[in-house]
Amino acid sequence: MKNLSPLVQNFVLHFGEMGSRWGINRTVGQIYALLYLSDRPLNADEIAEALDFSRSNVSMGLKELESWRLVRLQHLPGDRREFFSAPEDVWLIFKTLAEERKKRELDPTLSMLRDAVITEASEPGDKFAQQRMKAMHDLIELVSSWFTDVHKLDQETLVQLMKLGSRVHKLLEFKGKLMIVPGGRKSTT
Amino acid sequence: MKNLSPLVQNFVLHFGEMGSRWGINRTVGQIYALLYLSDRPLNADEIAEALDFSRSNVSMGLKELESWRLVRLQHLPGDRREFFSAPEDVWLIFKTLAEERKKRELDPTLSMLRDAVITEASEPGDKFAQQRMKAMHDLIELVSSWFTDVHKLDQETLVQLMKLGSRVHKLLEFKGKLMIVPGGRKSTT
DNA sequence: CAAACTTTTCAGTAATTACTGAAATTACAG
DNA sequence: CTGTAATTTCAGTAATTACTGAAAAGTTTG
Repeated sequence: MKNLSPLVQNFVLHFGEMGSRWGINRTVGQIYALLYLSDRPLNADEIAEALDFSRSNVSMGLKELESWRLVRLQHLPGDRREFFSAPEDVWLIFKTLAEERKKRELDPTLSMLRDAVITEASEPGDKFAQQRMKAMHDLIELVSSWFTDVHKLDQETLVQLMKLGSRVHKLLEFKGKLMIVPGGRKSTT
Repeated sequence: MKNLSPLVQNFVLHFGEMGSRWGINRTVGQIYALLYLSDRPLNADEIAEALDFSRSNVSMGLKELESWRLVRLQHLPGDRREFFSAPEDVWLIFKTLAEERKKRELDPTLSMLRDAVITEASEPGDKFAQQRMKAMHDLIELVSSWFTDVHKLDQETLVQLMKLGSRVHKLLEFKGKLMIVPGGRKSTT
């Protein structure tokens, strides 16, 4: 790691470790961290130089980050190399990350469970297993569609909701009272 | 894999793949999947037999699952072996998982960022990096405390909130109007 | 407290994943 | 088109992680 201040270096190393804690590997985590802290777009050679990785490793890492939509590719005037940067808006980053994780972790499981649940249980012992899968399916479906839903909210509202925290309970209680009208349950829309 | 119906086998294999997609390894994912679908607690030998793993591998896998608080150890009367089961309540499982991931993924990063931000920037280029870290810190802190907060809500309320989805916006808007009182911003509690 | 049973540890090995350098491909400028 | 600069691919290798069997440690029971 060349020319990186201890502050930056520490952050980069941390993200490397963190990366390998979930699916993504150390290299990719470090590249992202470097881009995130950089005040200007970097090209692949600069990244390879700064982190002391081979050029090809950087290439693969950037491809991975692009597949996560976590880096933006851009061109600088009068330079034919590709420059990369991390979006500045942390909320956008957070949303992208959540979306991608949903796509990779939740969606395939949901689809597998849907299939498993509609299949008629052939063996006698499968009855119980299917009940369990149904329970998991319903939970993931709820969480999943909530994710998609909340994603539509603008940042302002999202922050407001989060700051409200568990006091949202009061609000829901209040809403509950309002909604007790002839005809029972009623949509808020 | 012995004596597993195709239905169960498919689920187990899926969880194995899924497991290796984030930090946890294939073996651990499969053990958990098996326990989740089982209608009775299983001992280590049964798991090793069913999944065709070595006894020691099962032992390590179970330890890992225990560290995630995803399995419960229990003893059956008249049997001195240890039996394991996955909690039945899917909401509890979901909460545990969220909590553990927060502990492993968010908390260490938060603490690193806190330190990095309070450190006086020594090098000139660190000014920008620190701003970025501050932005990330604030976001993670907000999400993190929201997590902790929401965790306190009972399942009923949580489901209600999720079903509300993005319509929570309306509710917050409404609350906003209510709170416009002399003196400005006012707590809901 | 010894024998039988059960679980854990751990060194060695297998399997997987990450990384590199060289070659191939692609993109562009003259 | 041609030559040059830039990027990607990929086979080989390095590094890491997963898994096993054997031995050690821990538990229970008579």
